[in-house]
This record gives sequence, structure tokens and C-alpha cells, in this order.
Amino acid sequence: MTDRQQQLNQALEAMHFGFRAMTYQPDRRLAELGLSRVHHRVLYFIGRQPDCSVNELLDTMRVSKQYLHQPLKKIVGLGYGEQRRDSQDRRVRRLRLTARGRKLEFELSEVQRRRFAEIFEQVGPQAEKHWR
Amino acid sequence: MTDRQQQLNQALEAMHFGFRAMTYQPDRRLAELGLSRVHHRVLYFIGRQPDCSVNELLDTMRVSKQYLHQPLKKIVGLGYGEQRRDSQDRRVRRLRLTARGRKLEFELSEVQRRRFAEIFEQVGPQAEKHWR
DNA sequence: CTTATAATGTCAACATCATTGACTTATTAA
DNA sequence: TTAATAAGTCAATGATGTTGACATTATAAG
Repeated sequence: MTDRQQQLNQALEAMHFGFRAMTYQPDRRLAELGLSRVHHRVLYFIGRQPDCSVNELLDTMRVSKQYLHQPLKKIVGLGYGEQRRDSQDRRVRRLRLTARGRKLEFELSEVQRRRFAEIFEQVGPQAEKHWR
Repeated sequence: MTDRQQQLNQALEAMHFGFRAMTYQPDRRLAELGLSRVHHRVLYFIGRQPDCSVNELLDTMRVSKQYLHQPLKKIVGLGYGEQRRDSQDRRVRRLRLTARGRKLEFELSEVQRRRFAEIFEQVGPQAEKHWR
């Protein structure tokens, strides 16, 4: 079996194990804070789309508003995010992360970026080898 | 932002979207057959560990035997897998895929291998670029 | 001004996925 | 003979996420 085929099989294996390598550390950190994966997802998507409305966030995350509601409330309640009324249309709430929220989001995502970087650095040279 | 950082961010994004790109086609195919993701997982792990016992499969998959039970029964019932008593210890059932089961497992996994290969071929040259 | 529509918040019921507990049967080991 | 192991199965529970229904507030349309 070629190195490349082995890489693909390793990726398949990681997938069938639910990418535990990616989520283990962040999940533990979140649990320490009384949060869970959905809170990370909310932090992540608000971070990517600052000043988005609640509806825009729902579209992006593809979850129901009823499901988003509690986690979002908690995130705002704990000071990781904040809501402001839109100045044009006061029905709309604009969402953003606080400095505290950005810090936590970065901390969680950085672990995952490092894991991916490790994988990519393994894959890189072998992919290169196979083109020659 | 460097290409490498963009790659890492794309990987993060894929993760927060639940790797839909990887699972969409297999999920559709499984649904056609009246199966779901857990059946694919069972096929995958039996395929990797032919003649494993039920307990070994449970250890590998890290699920409860009660949860494994129905999907495994269905897979055997539909002729994708078969169970034989171990000749040494007749309490133990050895599991393996049938030709039919191997064919289905390959069909499902091959789609996912192709997706990973696309990603790795994107990542490869950029990883290489950054080492220089 | 009044009525319809849109954005958000919230309660309750439900569906799905996966676990634990309890028990049974068949087989092996002590 | 008795204890322990491998596997099968029913029922209850928990975790995660959905849909339905309705309230509140604000904007838009007549």
C-alpha cells in the first residue's frame, strides 16, 4: 500500500472515530466552564460574522432558533457575547463577541488548528512525493 | 493571511459544519438501502477487523452492546455480514463481511477517500511551500 | 390609524441517538 | 456443581436537536 493510500485510510479512521483528536481538549475546557460544544459553535460563528443578526446566525449554523436560544442566552449572560439593537431596525439584535469571548474562542480553536496543522504537515510531504 | 492559515481556517469551518462534505453522499446512499451511518460504521470496523468477536467490535467502536445489537442484526439479516461460532470457544461469534458487504463498504468509503484526496491535494503544495 | 408582517424570545411536546440496568441463554472454567 | 464469560434482548433514561404554538416588540402597508 502506498503512503498516500495509508494517509487516506488514516483520515477515514479519524472520521469513523468522530474526530475525537480534534474535540477532546476543547470539550474538556468547555466542561470546566460549564459549557459544551454548541457554545463553542456559537462563539465560532459569531466570531466569523460579527454584528450578525440572530436570524443570520441561525441560517449559518443551520439549527432551530429554539435550540440556539439557551446557549446564546448563556453566552451573553456570562459576558462572552453581547447583543445590541440595530439602529436602523430596532427589531433586529446584532451579535458580537466581547474581548473575553474572542479570547475564549481563540483558545478553543487554536488547539484544533494545531491538530490540523500536525495532520497537514504529515500529509504535505507525502502528497508532494506522489506528484513526482 | 497566509495560504496556510487559510487552509487551517477552512478545516475548522468544515469541522464546525460537521464534515457534511464527507458524509452527504454516503448518507444518501445508505438511506436508499434503508440503512444509516451506524451501519456504515459497523461495516467499516468489521471490514478492518475480519473475524473479530462481538466484544472486540464493541471495544473498537466504543458503543454499548445494546446499541450495536440492532444494526448488526440488520447487517447480517440483509446479507452484508455473517456470524460464525468460534471453533475453539463456541460462546464467541466471529464477524466478517460477505462479498456483498465488502462491496457496499468499499462503495461508501471510496466516496469519502476521494473527498479527502481532494483536500490533501489542495493542502499538499501549500504545506510544502511553507517549509521552504 | 389599524392591520399585517417580521425578528426575537419562550414553553412544551416530540424524535433520534446512544447509554445504563436488568435479565436470559449458551458455553466454558474452576 | 457452581461461577464466570459471550452474546442477545427488553425497558428506562439521558442527551441533543426538532417542530408547534404563542407572546412581544417593531416595522410596513393599507
